[in-house]
Amino acid sequence: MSMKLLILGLLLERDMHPYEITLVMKERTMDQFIKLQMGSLYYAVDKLAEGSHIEAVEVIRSTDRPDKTIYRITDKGKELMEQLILQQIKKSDQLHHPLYMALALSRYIDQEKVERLLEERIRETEHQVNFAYQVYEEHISIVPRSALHLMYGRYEHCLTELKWLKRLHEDVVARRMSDKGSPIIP
Amino acid sequence: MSMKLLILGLLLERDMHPYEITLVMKERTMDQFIKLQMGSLYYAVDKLAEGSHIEAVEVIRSTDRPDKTIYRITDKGKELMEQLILQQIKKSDQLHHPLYMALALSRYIDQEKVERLLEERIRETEHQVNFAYQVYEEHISIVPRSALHLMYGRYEHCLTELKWLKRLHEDVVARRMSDKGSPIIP
DNA sequence: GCCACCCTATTCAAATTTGAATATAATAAG
DNA sequence: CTTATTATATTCAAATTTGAATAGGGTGGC
Repeated sequence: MSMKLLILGLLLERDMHPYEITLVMKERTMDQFIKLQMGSLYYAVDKLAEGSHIEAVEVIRSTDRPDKTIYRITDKGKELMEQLILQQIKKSDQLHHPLYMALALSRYIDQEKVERLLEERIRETEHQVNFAYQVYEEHISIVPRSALHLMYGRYEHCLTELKWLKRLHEDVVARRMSDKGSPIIP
Repeated sequence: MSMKLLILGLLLERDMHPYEITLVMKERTMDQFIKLQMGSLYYAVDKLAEGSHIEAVEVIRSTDRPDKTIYRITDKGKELMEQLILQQIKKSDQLHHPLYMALALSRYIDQEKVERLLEERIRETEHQVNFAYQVYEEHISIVPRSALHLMYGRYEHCLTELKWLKRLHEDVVARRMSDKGSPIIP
């Protein structure tokens, strides 16, 4: 659903062909907020076209490349966009963090391995925190606040995650994951 | 994948039938960390059984109810579990927050509506923060630290989300979402 | 005493996502 | 000059998720 929303949002600015959408997404670091899978993108575009929420404006043919089909958002599409936005805000979809599950069970397996991987994750997350902050800073005077909130929010979420990972790592190193009784000290 | 991991983890403790797994999940508030969809659960159980990662121990037949098939984890299943845990820790899967997308586009639609919905979300998130903290506190002396980290982590993530939502709400109320140039003050 | 709703337990079709395959051009590196 | 990588553009089968259907039993309220 959020792929559809994204497509509608970008077509609002100007007409584009699917591949162009991916370029704009990367340019704006939107691929951090939504998983960019080409398959899903083309699928979503087809579905939107089927429902007349977008329509083909032009097909650029070329002998050596696949044809480019340029799409435009319709009025029906604009309505759908409003619906989707409101729907997404409404459903208080828990953050289903895939790591949570793995970590809960990690005490059953080789702690050395868990330790190494966690260290890797911590390093990666540190990079993400820095990158997210940089992206935020660079965009302060460029994008509207709505977009800026995403960037700052992403930074904060990453930071929260980093702190969490570090606490986990400490306990794995101390071989304490199976202990009971003591509270977490942040 | 995390559904498979969950099933293997619970079967490690004792043999169970699929429906029983859902009960244990709810009991332990695991349904907060992973989306509990009956369809996916039964699908994952079937796949695990196909790959001999789990096996049926017993089928309890009954005239008035569907049969219950009780499963047990195999040695192959234990190996898979280790693999899955390590794999999940490894892939630094960005948190793809569905709200991010919606919020980025919300400035195009009726701000009154966005305001109301955000207020609802804030209320809900406040409840979640409280609930998460309560769950954490109640489990301090009951569960191993690995599980406790999840609970405390969940609390912190919810709190981060709450602060973010409140800042968004402020800006929506002030009709500032389309403004540019000023930094986010946390 | 009956109506509405929740619990037990599973299945299924339809929607969606994943991951890889396809083909060619341009650019860079050695 | 040749080879490797990156960019252009889309498609597809297979895996997975979703959301609803099924179906009988128990329970609490009016």
